[in-house]
Parts: sequence; C-alpha cells; structure tokens
Amino acid sequence: MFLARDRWLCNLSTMEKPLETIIVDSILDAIADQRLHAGTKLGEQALSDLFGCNRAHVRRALGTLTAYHVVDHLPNRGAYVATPTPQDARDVFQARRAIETVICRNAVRQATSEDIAALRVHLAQEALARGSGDRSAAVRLSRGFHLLLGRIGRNPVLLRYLEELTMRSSLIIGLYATGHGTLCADDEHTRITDAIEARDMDAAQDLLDRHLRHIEAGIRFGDDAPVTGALSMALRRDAR
Amino acid sequence: MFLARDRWLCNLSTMEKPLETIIVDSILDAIADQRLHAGTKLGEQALSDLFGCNRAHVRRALGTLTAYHVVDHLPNRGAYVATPTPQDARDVFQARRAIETVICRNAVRQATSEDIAALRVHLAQEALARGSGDRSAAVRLSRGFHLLLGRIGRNPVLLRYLEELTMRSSLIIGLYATGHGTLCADDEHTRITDAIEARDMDAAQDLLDRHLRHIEAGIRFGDDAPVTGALSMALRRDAR
DNA sequence: ATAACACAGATTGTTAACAATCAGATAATA
DNA sequence: TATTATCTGATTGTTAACAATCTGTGTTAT
Repeated sequence: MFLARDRWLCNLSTMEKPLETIIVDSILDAIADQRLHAGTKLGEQALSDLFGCNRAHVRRALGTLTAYHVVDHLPNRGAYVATPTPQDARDVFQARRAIETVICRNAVRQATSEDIAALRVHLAQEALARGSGDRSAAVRLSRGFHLLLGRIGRNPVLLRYLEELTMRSSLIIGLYATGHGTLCADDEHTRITDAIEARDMDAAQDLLDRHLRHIEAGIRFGDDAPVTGALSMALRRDAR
Repeated sequence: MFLARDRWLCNLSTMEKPLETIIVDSILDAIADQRLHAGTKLGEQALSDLFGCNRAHVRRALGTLTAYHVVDHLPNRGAYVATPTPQDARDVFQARRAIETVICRNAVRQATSEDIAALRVHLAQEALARGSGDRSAAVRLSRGFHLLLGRIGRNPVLLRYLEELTMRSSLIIGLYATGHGTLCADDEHTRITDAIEARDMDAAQDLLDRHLRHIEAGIRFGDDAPVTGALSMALRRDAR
C-alpha cells in the first residue's frame, strides 16, 4: 500500500502521462495551432505509426475527441477533424457567453493576488506574441487567457465545458475568421483583468460579454448553409 | 450510394440502436431511477453477461459514462457509480443556473404552440406521478421537464451540457435529498411554463433561477467534507 | 460514351487470447 | 494477538489476428 503510493508519487514526479492523453493533447494542440485544419482525415493506422503505439490507444483517443465534438466519427469510414457549421459557431459562442460570464463573476470573487499576477504574466506573453506577429501563438495564448480565467473561477464543471468550447472556437476561428478582428483582442483581455483586480464584478462580466460578442462578430457567417464544410471536404479529396 | 442511403433510412425506421448506446442509456436510466446508487461497482464481466455482449462494448460504454462524470474510473480497479461531493453538487447547480437561464430565454423566444402543448402534456404527467406518490417517476419526469425545455431552446451545445448536468443532479439528489423539497417542484414547473407561454422572458428566467436554487436548498450539505462518499464506499464493502 | 457492375486494396470493427494488476485469504512471526 | 508477508482467484489492460465495410479502379453492356 505504501509501495503503491510511492510509485504513484514517482509517476507524478516523472510526469508519465497516460498514452491516450498524449495523443489527445497532441491532436488538440495541432488543431488549436491550425496545423490540422477542418476536414482532414485522422486514420487509425497513420496515428498508430506516428505515436508508435497500438491501434486501440488511438481508437480511444479518437473516441474522447469525438465526445469533445472536435472530430466527427463516421461509422466504418473513420474520424475527421470536425467542420463546424455557422449554426454550430453561433451555438458555441452563445454557450461561451452563458458559461464565461459566470466564470468571470467567480473569478472576481475568488481571485488571489497570485492569480492576478499570473494574469499579468499571461498578458505580457500575449503582447509579445502579438508584437512578433505569430498568429498561431496569438490564437493559442488567447485561448490560454480564457482558460486561466476559468481556473481562477474554481468551478471544475464550468472549466471543463470551457475547455471544450474554446477548443471548438479555435476550430471555428480557423475556418471562418476574417483575418483581423480576432487578433485585436489583446487590450480587451487587459481591461477584463483590470476589472477583476478592481473587484468590479458587473464591469468584468460586461467586458467579457462584449469581448466574446466581438470575437463572434469577427467571423463571417452570413447564412446557415454549411458550404464551407462541404467545400473543404471536396478540397481535401482533390488534394489527395 | 443510393443503396447506402436506403439502408440508412431502413435502420432509422427499425430503430436499431448501436449496442453501446443501449448500455449507456440503461445504466443512466438506472441511476436516474435510483436503482443504481452511488458507489456500486460496475464490473465489466457482469455487464457483458447482463447485456449478452462483448467486454469491449461494455468498456466503451463505461468510457463515455466516465466522460459524463457519472461513473468514476479507477485504473486497474474498475468503474464505480460516482459519489459526488457537496462541492461537486454546488458546482453542478451553479453550472445549471448558468446554462438553464440562457436555455430558458431561448425557449421563450422560440417556443412554438406545439412546444407549449408538449410542456402541458408533460406537466399533466408530472401531476399524475406526484399524485400516485411514485418517487422515482417524479425524479425522472422532473428531469424530463428540464430536458424538454432544453430541446425547445434549440441550442444543441447547451442541451448536451444540460443532459449531463441533470444526470449528475439525479445522482446528487439520490445521495443528499432531504425527502421533501425536491418533490414539491411541480407548481414551479407550471409557473415557468406559464411565463414561457406569456413570452415573458425575464419572468421565466427568474422563475427558473429560483426553481434551481430551491432544489439546491432542498439538499443537505453543511460542510465540504466528502464523508458521505467515503461512507457509502465502506458500506458497499461491508455489505459485500 | 455513359452507366451499372464487380473486383482489389485499404481501413475500420470485433473478438478472443494473453499479460499485468489488484483484493482477499492464509500463514508466519514478533 | 496483532502485524506483516505471501499466495491465489478474479478483474482489468493490452495485443494481435480475424471479419466486415468502404473507396477507388477497371470492366462490361447498353
């Protein structure tokens, strides 16, 4: 029993992640960095070879990614990076507003000085990335800000939903972003942080709500037709 | 291609559910009906025998239930019906308020007359169950009301979260409910329906928020210590 | 020439056997 | 008697082989 505990601690110290987690996180990161774009096939054999592991592990990883609605699983035809429709995008952003406003209020209530400091550090990183014009880093760090806020809110249930929603948002932004409008969010993050530090709950909530609406407005979906998804599917095929 | 489409429609008509879904729904129903109580072990072999299927299917079903946070999966030790802590309960109900208030506003905006009629039918069923004193039916129908509202809201993202949260709520109520306070919610459902029919968005949202707070208040968690979980675990062992 | 058909390669889904791990019982020792 | 060590049965985790399905290509008939 003590032996088992020692081994567990040892595992923690050496950071031996379960294999499935590594696969999931790798794919998630690739999607967030927009190196994996919507519609690309995620073959089981290809992934097994890539990660040097059994196909069963890949299969489970794809299962959890499907549960996250980040990949679509077509029976007997394989797993593909999901291509959210404009309606999906609207639903996701409405859910984000519902969840993140509450997270924000929690954050105002519970943020410690260390939390504020962490936010400031993150803001500095964001400014750096924006200065160097690294788009994928900017997207990833932007997501990171919201996740950091979620952790400060200290509601694991809401945090888990936020993780999923921000992931899907990265996909959506990669599909539909107009180019500007998603990168100029830096000072909004700063103002939200200021409001949290000032313990102004209503201001923080309002700023976050506007921030999310702003991101959503920077996305071009005029109608409900998921033409883009079908097109990207076709392109993927033609490009072989 | 047309052949495949025909077969797909055929599958829809004959309602051939995938095996995994059957297992998941069965366990979920059993938990909602409180026939499976928190802490009971869900052995793979036992479930395979019960459903007359392969262990791999059971394994996947348990995987999705774990993703729902309805069962806890201990590596090399099996799957158990989750025992939510009081803090879990608070987090779940805060998430419900965040999500269901938005769902409610959507429902007020988009409810058709058929939707209202469906709500009325459901209310009648609830009244019937309350009259006959069938507790498990009451809990299930209460959940059904909220899910119906979620469907009327027409945001699949929020609906999916609601499904998970109401499921966890059933578990929580089964663990911590005081006996009364959870069953007297019938007229609150009626008043919410009235507000929706009257297209009074603010009133509906307010009534739903109070309703959820009322349910939460009917739960006895004084402190953060998850004694109940540990105790039920011990009881499970002693009872063999 | 076009459309339906059939075949081949590849990919996914399923199954059962094997390996590793854990809980409980028994025995040994202080 | 209480504690520790070991052993056994049972349960979970992993792997590879087998079966079913799909996509793309080539053929044939109209």
